[in-house]
Amino acid sequence: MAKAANRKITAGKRASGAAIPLYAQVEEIIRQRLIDNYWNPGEALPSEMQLAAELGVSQGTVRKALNDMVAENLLVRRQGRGTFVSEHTERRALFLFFNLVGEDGSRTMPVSEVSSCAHRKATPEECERLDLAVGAEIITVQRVRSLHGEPTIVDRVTVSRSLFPNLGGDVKLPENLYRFYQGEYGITITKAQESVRAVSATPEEAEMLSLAPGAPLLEIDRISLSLDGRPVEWRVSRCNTNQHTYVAERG
Amino acid sequence: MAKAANRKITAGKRASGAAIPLYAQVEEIIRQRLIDNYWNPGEALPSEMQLAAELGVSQGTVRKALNDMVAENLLVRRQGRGTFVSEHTERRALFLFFNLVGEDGSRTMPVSEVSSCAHRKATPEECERLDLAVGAEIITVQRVRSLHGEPTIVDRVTVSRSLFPNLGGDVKLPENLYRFYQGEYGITITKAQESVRAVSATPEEAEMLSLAPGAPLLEIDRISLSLDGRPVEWRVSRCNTNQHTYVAERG
DNA sequence: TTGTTGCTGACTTATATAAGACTCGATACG
DNA sequence: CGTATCGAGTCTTATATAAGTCAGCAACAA
Repeated sequence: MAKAANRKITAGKRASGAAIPLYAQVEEIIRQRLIDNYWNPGEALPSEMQLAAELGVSQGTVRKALNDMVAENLLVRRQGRGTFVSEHTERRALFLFFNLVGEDGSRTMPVSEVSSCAHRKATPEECERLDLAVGAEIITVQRVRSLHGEPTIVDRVTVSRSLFPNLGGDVKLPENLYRFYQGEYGITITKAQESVRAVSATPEEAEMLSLAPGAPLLEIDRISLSLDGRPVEWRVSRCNTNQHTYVAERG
Repeated sequence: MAKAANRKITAGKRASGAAIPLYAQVEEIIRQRLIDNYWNPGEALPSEMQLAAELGVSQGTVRKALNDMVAENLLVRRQGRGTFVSEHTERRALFLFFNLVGEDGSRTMPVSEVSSCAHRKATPEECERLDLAVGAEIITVQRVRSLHGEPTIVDRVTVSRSLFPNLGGDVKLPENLYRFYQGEYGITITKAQESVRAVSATPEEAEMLSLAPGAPLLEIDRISLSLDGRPVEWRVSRCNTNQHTYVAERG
């Protein structure tokens, strides 16, 4: 049987001017399946050989596609066991998305206390940041997060109500929201864009964080993107950086 | 002639417990050549075929090694022309190592004015941060950097005098220090670790930046690492983030 | 418990084709 | 004669396939 007959991918090989490499098409198919939760987080994908047979390409091409996605933290390979869908473990969340570390570089999971949780119509700014239609309903959660028992961060989390129905309603919010999003709503956060500034604490913030009014705070403005690249969460954190620093790697 | 006879790499194949993949060894050899400035920045490496022949491995193995190093921004590939040693261009410096952007996300090269330049013995902290022997000589440069004509950043750059002899002596310091290091001293900065805090402006800083004393500033503490992973430059920048923000990508 | 067996990914080599970039000579045109 | 343009040839990297060996892991059998 001819290979092309099995092929799900309309490569047109290299002859035509298609110019989209096979491995990129394979990557796109797998990415779409991840978005559709075709496999569950933590579940093993079919073996490279099986995927290659199904898609009508060679095992080496599948390997390249999978490697690229492993580099993007979408998949995890375990020799002898298989290739798995990435999970938002505590550890992963801590290293990828929580960037306040102690002076010595140590990382601690914060302890949060929700101070308010409301749903209302989105403001124009919220619509713009979260790419929502005007008048869309949103949910905002405000928290105070403590590190080593010290209130250190004041948090405001904003999400679309249509994407996260009932969020904050009956269920208690866990510490790791991203894992919650993945487990409860099938929405996987893969990337975030952060924008950081130095600001002065408002009197309310100063009180919540036991600081003098006007004390310098680090403001982290974060838009979190889901697997398909859409903005899903807007989070503004204001942090006391006397005992902790925000870290970033460059290059 | 047997392949193994030509081989510069003592793989021991996979039979023994060596467990170091061939491509990793190739990578290490090329990395060492980069450190030794075996090739000049901007110069083309030998073709994959030539490298493969020289090292006694297949072209595919060389390709994997080179791809990995391209992913690390050490090399640049140009189809039809060759693989090149990365250069610290303005553009690259701006995107990789300068992270203050305007509210609209635009990036501008700052204009710097050196306010002081001195050499003296390193303090214990400087020794620790730059991994120097006690009593080593260092050079510090202080600058005020302006964006769009507004003084925005107060900078303190510290480097070892033994690595950068005569720096700041007769030659005028250019805007892009990293390119200068690469061009004049053969030292290539590839990575940086940044640690960010919110602080209050000192009276001197406030005056230099035309701010009220005690105004919140963003402090960026950066250790820059060279190709071989050694800390080479310590830079502390204090920034007015009223018109600009510090950006970071996560995930 | 221990050893075997069979699955998986990890690594290496080989081969082939496509496409970008450059050289250089033939050719056409003023 | 001088010049511009086209195209073949030959470098390069980019993509794709195939075949094989090795190593980690788990389940099963002895």
